[in-house]
Amino acid sequence: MPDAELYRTLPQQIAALLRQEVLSGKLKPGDALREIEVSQRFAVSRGPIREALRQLTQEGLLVLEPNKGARVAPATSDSLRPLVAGLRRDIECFALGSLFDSINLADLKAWEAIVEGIRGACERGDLDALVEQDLRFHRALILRHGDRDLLALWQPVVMRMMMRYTRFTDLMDSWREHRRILDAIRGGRREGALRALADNIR
Amino acid sequence: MPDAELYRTLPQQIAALLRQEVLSGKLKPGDALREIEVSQRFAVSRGPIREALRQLTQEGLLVLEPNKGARVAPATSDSLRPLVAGLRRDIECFALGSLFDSINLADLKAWEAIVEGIRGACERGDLDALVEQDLRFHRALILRHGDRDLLALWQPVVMRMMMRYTRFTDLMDSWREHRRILDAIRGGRREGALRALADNIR
DNA sequence: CAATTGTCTATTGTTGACAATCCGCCGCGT
DNA sequence: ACGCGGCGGATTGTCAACAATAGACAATTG
Repeated sequence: MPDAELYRTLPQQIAALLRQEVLSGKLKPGDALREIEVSQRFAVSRGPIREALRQLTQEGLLVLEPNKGARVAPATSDSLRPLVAGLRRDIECFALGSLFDSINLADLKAWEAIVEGIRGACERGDLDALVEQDLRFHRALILRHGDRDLLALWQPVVMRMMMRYTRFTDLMDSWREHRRILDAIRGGRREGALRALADNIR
Repeated sequence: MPDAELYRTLPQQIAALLRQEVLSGKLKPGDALREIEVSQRFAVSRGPIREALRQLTQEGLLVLEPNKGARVAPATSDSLRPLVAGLRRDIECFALGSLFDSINLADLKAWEAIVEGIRGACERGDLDALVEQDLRFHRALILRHGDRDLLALWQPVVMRMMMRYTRFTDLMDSWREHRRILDAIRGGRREGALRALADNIR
């Protein structure tokens, strides 16, 4: 299990599960998440649940109103989307650019596995899995850079894009785009990789 | 008291006080914030404190290690600063650009008051107050835009810049820069205002 | 003597009970 | 019929007790 460090605590594990349900559309914008219900579902008390809900609120997946609880956030408005995409491009290209020269075979192998996962999800037409693998690919990039701050800045931005994952008419396009990024990296073509990455974020 | 909506709950109030202490340097990077100590200081139990500490962690002011508690975060690394400044410029210029045509006299009056506050802080050489007023000015801009997401994206970014507020050799420069922004807005000079705002963020 | 294991203490993590708040609903008066 | 004030259930906010964990330091073993 990779990224294990990110799911050490109970609230983090719960947040991860809920996050997936929001991103997959199992929970729709406006749906209420009542602390007691969620706590019973995961068989823990309300404390860790509150923490998880607040975490997801910071990420932009939920909206929290004092004394009224949490709801799934409405999708980011269309008017903000270009801004958000631009921010994400800036962050990810910065990350890739600054770690490019230190990429090693282990990195390539890990990314290769994820891209294969993306291909599998595309072929099966499994949108949920695709969202998850897509996220994994880009998160791996950010984590590889290693700066705590970079991850923290990236997270709210990318979540706001992932809530509407409806860009592809042909799912396989997603695989092709990531394939192209990885091939450029492997070939040592810095500018090509950055361009492919930027093209993937829109 | 403006922005009252932001300080409705106990954890938010506590977070606001701690935030100021971190930004003012009263709490230095590496300092530990123990839940019991903080809770005794504010005469509440650990629950709200935990929430406040996690909020500030999301903002980037604290670092939280599982089972080890919270510490004041080290300042954002120099290598990230240009990226962070760029992100902040993008967000704030987007906000100003899209609300520019709907600015009214009440807005101008409110900003005028803040800029006067900045001048006062500069003249007194009161760096803490300057940081607070500077933040207020830019937050007012974001809040005026009104989009929940925009505020959430902006917050972690700006906090990471404010932790090192050492750009001015002459404090009065800060006042002059904000004066210039406001004057351009008042004069209806859209491009001038955007340029002045961008120049202020670096 | 070095390495390992055990124990102790400080601190965070979790829980269930209790208090405060919000919101729909009902009865009241007009 | 219509507005309005307050009652009641549902839900979140807060608290204090208890459990789990990490780190330090002493005891034990080879």
